[in-house]
Amino acid sequence: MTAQVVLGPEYYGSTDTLTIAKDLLGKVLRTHIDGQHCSAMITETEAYLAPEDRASHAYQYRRTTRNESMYAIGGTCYMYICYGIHQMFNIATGPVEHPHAILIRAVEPISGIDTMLRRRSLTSVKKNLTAGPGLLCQAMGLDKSFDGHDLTKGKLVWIERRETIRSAEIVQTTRIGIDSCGEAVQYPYRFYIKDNPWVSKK
DNA sequence: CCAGGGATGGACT
DNA sequence: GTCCATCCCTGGT
Repeated sequence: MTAQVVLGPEYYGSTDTLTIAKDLLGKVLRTHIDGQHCSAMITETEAYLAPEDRASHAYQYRRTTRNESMYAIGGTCYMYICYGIHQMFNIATGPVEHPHAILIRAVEPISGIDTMLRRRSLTSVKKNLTAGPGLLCQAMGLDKSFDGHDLTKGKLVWIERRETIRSAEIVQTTRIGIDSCGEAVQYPYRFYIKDNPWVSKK
């Protein structure tokens, strides 16, 4: 009997979202979409801690049909579109009505690389295959249709345990692309694996 | 109905 | 490193 590999409700159910965001580094994101299997190691994450966090779509419990998944139970996928073209993959954490979420910003390809290259219209493996929140969604086949998807079932899209990255190998710093969000700009809610090339920006 | 925002990406130097 | 094209979709009207 092996330990449960797919991260389940107990994992995402914690309200300590910063700890989850940090712990997700080194985990494996898997997608089985359109008959294609892809996997990649998570290398970069950001936490969004509403209601207090001005950078979050759920700041002060702002609630719309778009961000409804942020209020869903931990382990629910929150997808939205940025700049009209880029898909963003987030994971809700904590109990229902607790609008915390984690944005997956970059991954390192492991398997299904031919499929990723085709989806990205690339011919060789380089950083712009999956090192960026919009890029990894395109490579892994993720789009808005997965908004609300349950990541704890091991179906279509899920995350698996793997190695734990030691704290000494993790960089904690400020988030990207939230310049007009007041003092939230300086909150150290971004995590990435030190010296890993598959990071969106140093 | 439509104005405007948006948690980027890539092209170029 | 800097610059800026992109355009769907939300949400307020």
